[in-house]
Amino acid sequence: MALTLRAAAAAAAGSTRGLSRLFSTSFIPPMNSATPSAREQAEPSTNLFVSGLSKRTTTEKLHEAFSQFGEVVHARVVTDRVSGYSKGFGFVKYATLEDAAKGIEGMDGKFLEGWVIFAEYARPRQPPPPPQNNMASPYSRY
DNA sequence: TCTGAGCGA
Repeated sequence: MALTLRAAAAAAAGSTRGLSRLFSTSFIPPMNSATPSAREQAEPSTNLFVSGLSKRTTTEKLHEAFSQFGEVVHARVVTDRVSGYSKGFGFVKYATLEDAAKGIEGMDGKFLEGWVIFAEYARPRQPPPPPQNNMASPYSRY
């Protein structure tokens, strides 16, 4: 099965959670319960970050796949603005937190368009940039 | 048209 091999490769490359178990032989990290600045999973929200998508997976396909587990309010595959091609990840917004949880349970690690995808809570988006508009031009006042 | 481990116009 070529599909299985590719899936295993994708899973090995992508699942940091699973690999950490393999590497922890007898070594106990200093931070046992609290990881201050580590990349931990974002807190539950209705918004999901979906990665591992096929480059050919479209927004509607993403919407369709995640709709099986709850009411999808919004879905988007992130594409490059200049080329228009998928960046291989996207976002799915559910109506409720429960649906979002079910969506993760139902789709994380599953196949979509031949690729193993990963679904997790999306981080809150990047804070809006400060306005910084120059209302004072050299000629504005005199 | 393509990229691959990534958080969006």
